[in-house]
Amino acid sequence: MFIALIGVDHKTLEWTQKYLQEVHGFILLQVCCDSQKEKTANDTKYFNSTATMIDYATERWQNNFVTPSLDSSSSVDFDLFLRRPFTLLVAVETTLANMMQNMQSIGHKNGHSFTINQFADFYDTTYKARRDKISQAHINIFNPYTNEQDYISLLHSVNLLDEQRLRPNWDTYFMELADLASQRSNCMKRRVGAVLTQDKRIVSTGYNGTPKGLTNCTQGGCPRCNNGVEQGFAECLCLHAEENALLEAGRTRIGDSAVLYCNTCPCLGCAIKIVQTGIKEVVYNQAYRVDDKTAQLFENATVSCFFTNFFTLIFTIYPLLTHLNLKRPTNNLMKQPPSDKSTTDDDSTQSSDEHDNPDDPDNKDDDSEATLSESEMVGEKRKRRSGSGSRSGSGRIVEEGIIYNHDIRFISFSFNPSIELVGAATKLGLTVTSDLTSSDLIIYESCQVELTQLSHPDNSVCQHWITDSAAANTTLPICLYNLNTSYDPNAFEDPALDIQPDSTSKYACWRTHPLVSPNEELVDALRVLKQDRIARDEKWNALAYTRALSMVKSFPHRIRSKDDILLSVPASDDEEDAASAASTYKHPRTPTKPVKNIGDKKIKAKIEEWLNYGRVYEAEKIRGSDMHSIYHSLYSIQGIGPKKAFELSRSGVRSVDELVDNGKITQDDATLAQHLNNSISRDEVERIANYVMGHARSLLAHPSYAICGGFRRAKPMSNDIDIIITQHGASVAQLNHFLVALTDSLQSTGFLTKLMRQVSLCVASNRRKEDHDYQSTMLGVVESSRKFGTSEGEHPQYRRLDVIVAKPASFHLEILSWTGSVMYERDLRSYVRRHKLKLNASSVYNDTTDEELDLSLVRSERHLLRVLRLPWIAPQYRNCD
DNA sequence: TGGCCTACG
DNA sequence: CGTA
DNA sequence: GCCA
Repeated sequence: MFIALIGVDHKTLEWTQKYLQEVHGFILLQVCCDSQKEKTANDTKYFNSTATMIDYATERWQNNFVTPSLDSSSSVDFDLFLRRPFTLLVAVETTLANMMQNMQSIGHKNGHSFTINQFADFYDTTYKARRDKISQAHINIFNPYTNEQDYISLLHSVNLLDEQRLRPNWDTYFMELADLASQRSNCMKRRVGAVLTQDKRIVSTGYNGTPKGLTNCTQGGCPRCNNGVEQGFAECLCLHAEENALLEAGRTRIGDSAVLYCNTCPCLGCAIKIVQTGIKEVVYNQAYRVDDKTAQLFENATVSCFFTNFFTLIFTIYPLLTHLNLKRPTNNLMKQPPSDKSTTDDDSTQSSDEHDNPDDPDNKDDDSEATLSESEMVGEKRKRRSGSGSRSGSGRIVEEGIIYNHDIRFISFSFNPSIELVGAATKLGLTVTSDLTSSDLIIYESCQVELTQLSHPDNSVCQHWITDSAAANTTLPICLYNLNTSYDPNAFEDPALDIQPDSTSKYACWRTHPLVSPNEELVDALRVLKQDRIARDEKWNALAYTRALSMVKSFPHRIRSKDDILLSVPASDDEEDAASAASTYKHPRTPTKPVKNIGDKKIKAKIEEWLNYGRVYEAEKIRGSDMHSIYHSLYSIQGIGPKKAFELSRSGVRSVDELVDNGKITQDDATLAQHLNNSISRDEVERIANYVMGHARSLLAHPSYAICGGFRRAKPMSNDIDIIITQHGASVAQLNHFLVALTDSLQSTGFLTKLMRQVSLCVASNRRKEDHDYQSTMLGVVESSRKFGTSEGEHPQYRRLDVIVAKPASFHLEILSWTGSVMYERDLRSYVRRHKLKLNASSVYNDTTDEELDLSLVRSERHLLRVLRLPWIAPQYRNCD
């Protein structure tokens, strides 16, 4: 792949280029004259002209290259670049404010500053020069952030290495042809196109309009369409695109595996004809009013019907959903006037309590008296109760129950953020409101959206609902918030009250760990060493590497010298400060505390080696060894852990196939392992979860749920689907019954194909004899198919599905536990243990008395962490492993 | 020199 | 010991 | 392997 970057903002360009080089190993190619070459001495290749650069990359097309030099190329060279089949043109942009600031900072270095007018001139000229090129970009990335880490996470989720962009798959190919056909439409109402295929060959195409020989609809040929009113369907003279494609093909040319591609969902009339002509599959990419009826008809007639436009729609709708500097509507909505004195009194005690953040966690190491006593918990509880329903300060509009009774949906977007929200929302027929209780969609500044389903008629929860509503022009109330990230609308607590993360803590649960570290290669090397230690059965050695790895991962900047990592960065809450540290940390800084979990001997030496030579010799050696790769392929099989994988690979087993041949495992096991190794797109995770919740809703009145695991940590691809379900007010017996029924229901449709574990809700507790632990998990394998958006093609894919049914009081704790990552969870428990509490996925105990703490008044994960005196780290910053 | 997360099957 |  |  050969990526060319174009854009005006040098910082965004630089971050993108660095990301490709450092995270994905792209080689930098540049065009420049000889005099400029000296300045860098790394792997960069220089060329005298764009043409020679393109030739160079063409000869080495299997490698990955990136160049920022294309926006100064001639149009001939530019076209040459685009003509190659392995090239991708990526345009990156940022906000005007960012751009100005970045220019100012350069200006300052050179001793002059810009006026607004000078900036405008600069922008106009540079943008004008690039405009034509930008318009041809395959991907436009908009960077709203001032912070490199956030931008890198965004880049990561765009998945620039996706081969699909270089060469469309069949669906995309035919769909684009259908779109092209729609351009020939002559109907006043809507441009629709269709392509009929058989065995990947086009049989016919069609677009909508009046029949041959009649005046075109666009010339007034159809009175109904020209009337402007959505009525008189029966008087319409226009043929639909689908009809035209069918008529053009004729009954005899339609085989028994024909696929019809339509750029709009077929209407009921067309659907009838589609069924009658024997078409087996319909693929469409724009929702239409009659989707439900059409879907029903197709289902009855066993015609498969797929909606493919998920990502495109999200990409178009996304700009209006995110990242505005909108203030949280505290003033008019959240802050109700104190209605009575008791409320005010309560608030004052409350806030003084909650402002009381704990000391630096490391200082507490010396202070064994510091515990989270149960009396504190009870105190918390009492206050909540006394202030019930009308606390002021923060979060009183959304009290327990209002949203809790409905489906909670967590969607993490990290795509192109917005330029203008309100205007675009209006264009799509969406209403922007500040009334939470009447809204269906809550938008957070940090690119996260939640559907609360307060008024959606069929009570289904999925992103398609937003997009379909937009396409059907129905009104969709939106509520805007400026919170940081949260999955839970209940969590409208004041972020200012949160305990702040501390990047110097030895506990992973106190630090932030982005999806992709600026030091990803070092992290990877440490991962290899960790895996090697596990394989060698050196458990504690492996743990040390895991800890060191997460420490490096939480390090906010690119490590360039040993001073960077061996002297910790002074903790700073100030974003600006943290960002500017990136440029200043080269200079000697005041030594603060040494970085934890990186000892004086071994791991420090590895890191220094990496700094000096750009690699860790031992890691390279392990990576290159046969044992290593064989071990990994064996390890990937269910039931084969580190021990067995090590033993087998040592006893001379070379591959998984060999195990099958020896009869040690069945072919089915091997296939399953292969399937489970494939990662799952966010789209598919959501569709599967939505399907499961469809079943859940037929068994429970108002289930609440959250998708956790890697998905919640904003990973672009997941390994499995983790769904936590509860129902407000449900008894343990009801929930127990529910899980059994849900399992049956999923099995009866053939979706759930294998059950690996089902735990009853009432497990005899080993801590208290006569009472029970309340938790229930169903671990299984489901068969995902194209309708769920599998990316592996036509064949069904097995996916791991974990359904966890939580008792309402443990809901947030279960979510916290099932979100991970492993290191985060480990240190979470480690930390509370040191404070005389014991924590598992469903409950918190007093470690000495074994008494369970009552969490029934905990309103959110955020709240829970505050109760535990821990900082709330946004899920996308919990990627510690 | 002892501890390193916790639970289930 | 394997898995979440 | 690292920490207390």
